[in-house]
Amino acid sequence: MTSDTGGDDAPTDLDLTRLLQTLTVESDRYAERFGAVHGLHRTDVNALLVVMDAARRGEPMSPGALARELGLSPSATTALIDRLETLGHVERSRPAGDRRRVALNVPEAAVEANRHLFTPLAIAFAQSWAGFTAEERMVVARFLEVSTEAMKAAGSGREAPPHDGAQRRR
Amino acid sequence: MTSDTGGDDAPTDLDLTRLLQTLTVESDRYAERFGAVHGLHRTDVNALLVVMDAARRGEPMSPGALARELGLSPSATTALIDRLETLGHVERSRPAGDRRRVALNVPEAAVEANRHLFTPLAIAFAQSWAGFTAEERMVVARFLEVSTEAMKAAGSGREAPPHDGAQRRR
DNA sequence: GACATATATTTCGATGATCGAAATAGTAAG
DNA sequence: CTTACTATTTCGATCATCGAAATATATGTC
Repeated sequence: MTSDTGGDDAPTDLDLTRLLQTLTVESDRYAERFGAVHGLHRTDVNALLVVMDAARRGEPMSPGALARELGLSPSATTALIDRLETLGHVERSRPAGDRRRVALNVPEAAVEANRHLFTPLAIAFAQSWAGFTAEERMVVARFLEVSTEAMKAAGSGREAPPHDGAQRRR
Repeated sequence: MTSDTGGDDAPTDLDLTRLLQTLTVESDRYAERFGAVHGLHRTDVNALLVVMDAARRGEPMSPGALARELGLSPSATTALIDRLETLGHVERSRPAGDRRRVALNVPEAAVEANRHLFTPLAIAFAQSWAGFTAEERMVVARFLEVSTEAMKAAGSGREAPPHDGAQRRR
C-alpha cells in the first residue's frame, strides 16, 4: 500500500522528500510518546542522544556546544541540563583547565540505563533492516549522510530564496 | 568526524541508527530555524506538512486526525490550527454532511506559497541526491518506509520497558 | 600587578505552546 | 424527547523557551 508511483519505478526527488518528511514527523511523534513515558520532552530526548554520543566518543559536551548543536538559547540549555541532571541522566563537572566551562558527563550508572531507554527502538530498527545487504546499507548510509549535510547547509547558509509573492504578515 | 567503521565496511545496525538519529536531530534543528524565519514552530511545520500532504491527496484532515497524527492533545491542536489559520496557511470549513467536523483546507493562494516555503530544502535535497541511481533510490525508499514503520510500531506497541529508576509525572 | 575585554554559564522575568477538564455543538439511538 | 456518543473549542494552569542582565573565569595590554 501507500502506492505512489506504482512500485517498480525509481522514486523521484519529490517522492524521497515526502518519505523523509514522513519519517521525521514520525520521529518527532515517537520522541514525544517516548518522552512522555520517561518524563522527557522532545528536546530532552534529542539532547540526551547528542550528549550520549559525545560521551561515548570520550569528548564530553559543554552546555554551549549542546546549545549550538540543538539550536537552543544558552538559557534554555541550562534549564534543559537541569532537567536531565535532576533525572540522573547527565552530570555537571568543572574541568580542571578552564573553570568557566562545564563538562557534561554521563554517570556510570546512567550509561547502561540510558542505553536501555533506546534499546526498544534499536531492536525495531534492526528487525526492519534485516533484509538489507551490505551494499544496500552502504547506499543508505551515504544517503543519510548527504541528506543531513543538505539540511545543515540549507538552514545555516544561503539558499537562493525563490521570489515569494505572497508574504505573510507577522 | 563521520567516524564510521573505516569506509568500505558495511554499516552495522548501530551505525545506521546513529546516522538516523543525527538526521532527525538535524531535522528538528532545521525546522526550528526555518520556523523562526516564517513565524512558525517545530510543531507548526510538521502540521503544515501533514495537512499539505493530505490536501494534496484530496483528503482534507480534521483537527482530530491531525492531533492523532502529531500526537498532540485536541486543545493543543485547536491552538495550532488557530496559528496556522491566522497566518493564512490553512482554512477551516464545516463539511455539509457532519457539521460537528471541521475540514482543514489549504487556500488556493497558500498552496503555492506553502510549496515555496519548502522549496529551498527540496532543492538542497535534490542536489545532494544527484548521484543516486534508480536502483539506489529504490533501496533508499524501501529503507525510509520500513524505518518509519518501525518507529510507528515501536511507539504504539509495548516493548517491555526496562526497569527505570527515575521517573517524572506530567 | 591592575584593568579592560572576551568567553562560558547561570539567573531572572516574560511569553506562549501545551495540557487536562469542562463546555459547546451536532449526531445517533431508544 | 431524552440519553449517549463524537468532534471541537474554551478555560485555567504548567513549564519550556527566550532575551537581557548577572556571575565567574580567562586573556591581553599597559
